[in-house]
Amino acid sequence: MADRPRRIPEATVARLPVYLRSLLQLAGEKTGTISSERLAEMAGVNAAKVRKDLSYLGSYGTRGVGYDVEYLLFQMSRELGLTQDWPVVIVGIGNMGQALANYPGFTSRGFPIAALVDADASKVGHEVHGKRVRHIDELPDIAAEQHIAIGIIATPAHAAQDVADRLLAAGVTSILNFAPAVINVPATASLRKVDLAVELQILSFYQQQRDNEGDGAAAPAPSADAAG
Amino acid sequence: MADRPRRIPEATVARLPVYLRSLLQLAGEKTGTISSERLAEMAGVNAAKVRKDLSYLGSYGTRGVGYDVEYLLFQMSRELGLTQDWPVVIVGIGNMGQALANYPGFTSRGFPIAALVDADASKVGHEVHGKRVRHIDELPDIAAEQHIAIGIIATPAHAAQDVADRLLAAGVTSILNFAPAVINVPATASLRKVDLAVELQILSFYQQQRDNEGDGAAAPAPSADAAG
DNA sequence: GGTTGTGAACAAATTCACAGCG
DNA sequence: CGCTGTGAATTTGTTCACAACC
Repeated sequence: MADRPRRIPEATVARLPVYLRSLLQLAGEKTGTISSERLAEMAGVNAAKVRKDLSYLGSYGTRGVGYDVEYLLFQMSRELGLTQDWPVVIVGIGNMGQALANYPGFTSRGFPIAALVDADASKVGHEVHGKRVRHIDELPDIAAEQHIAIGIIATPAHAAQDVADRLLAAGVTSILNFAPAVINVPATASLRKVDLAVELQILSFYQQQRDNEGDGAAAPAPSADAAG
Repeated sequence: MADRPRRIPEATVARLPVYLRSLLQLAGEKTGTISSERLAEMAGVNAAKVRKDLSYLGSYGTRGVGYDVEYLLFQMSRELGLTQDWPVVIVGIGNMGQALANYPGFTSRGFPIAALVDADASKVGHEVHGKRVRHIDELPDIAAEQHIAIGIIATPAHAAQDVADRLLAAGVTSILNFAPAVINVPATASLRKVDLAVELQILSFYQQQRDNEGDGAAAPAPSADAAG
């Protein structure tokens, strides 16, 4: 009954996964419906934002009642593209790459780790989390065979752009970058970044502000998104 | 010469570390000055944004010339609070916690890993990256002795809020959360989050949009911040 | 009564465009 | 002339507040 051709704002898209996680918690319980107020509390935002965000998906709530958990879960999963699996390749099997490979949350949430690759010949052939590490030159074949849509870059900074270019050339158009480097991708691809040093430095800024309190009014606290 | 009492917008604070990294790359070279245009290219933003952002720090550029790399580097480090070290504690020594403990970028960038703690008695006493894992109950002592200002949460989701509360109680007011859970902190503390599942789901959304092309106009690509 | 859905008001962030100055 | 610094314009995101509806 809702009009389909809505354009969902980027800020809203970034919050949908947080709502989804809240709904999944609820799905186990017997709670059939949930109000925007309660969902807001679980997601750490305010109720008006929840309602506005959800309204971009369609009019899935019932006035005076709330949102049906199961139905909203379904609609949101569909909108996020989570009714299918998205196999990922992890590029760069160092500390971070190995930790990511061992992270159970990927597969269980619909992002199976289809392949691990590295440019270092000494790493190729080793097994990590039951998967054999393959050479990055095999990327085009791997991507095609495994239908990989998402690439995770966990290499040193200096290799990041080259890896991104190789991923794109292999047809991988969604990239999650853990390397502390700026990467350029065409507008036809998506790029998200997770940069630990950047996050710590942001915290450092506000921490310093607080340490220097007493010089006047208090500074506001930061919010998060980054990678969320 | 510049007025001091400026309030730096949150979006700007989040970009300063990226500029800083670009400037550090330059510092090795002989380039004495840099234009907003070139810095913008390195940081992956546009020149107007660079100039606006830098203007919040003060008028450190020279018209017709550009910005002195060393001087800007110094001012930016100072503003970000990077003229001092900020010891961090990592809470939760599972896959992710261990990978973070082994990440060399922390210490080298002024965030020495002062302590590792876990609630699991079987992990306490083990060494990771040359550091002994201690029990989380020791947090108050550890925080005080090591002057810890930043806590990194790398626990399972269900433990995250409790860990955050313990960190705050121990006087740690900056938190970086890797657990896939919403955490509440008072306005007197800072919280940043890094959520892998959220990032992947955002990529999934745009990937699906692209897969469904042909139904009309193309969708815009997402940007990143999340954690950078 | 209770809660959604949404225009309108507001705030934050981005971009434009050009004056100001080296 | 070239590049910064910044008001003004624009766009994006958030919050308010209330009509619409169950």
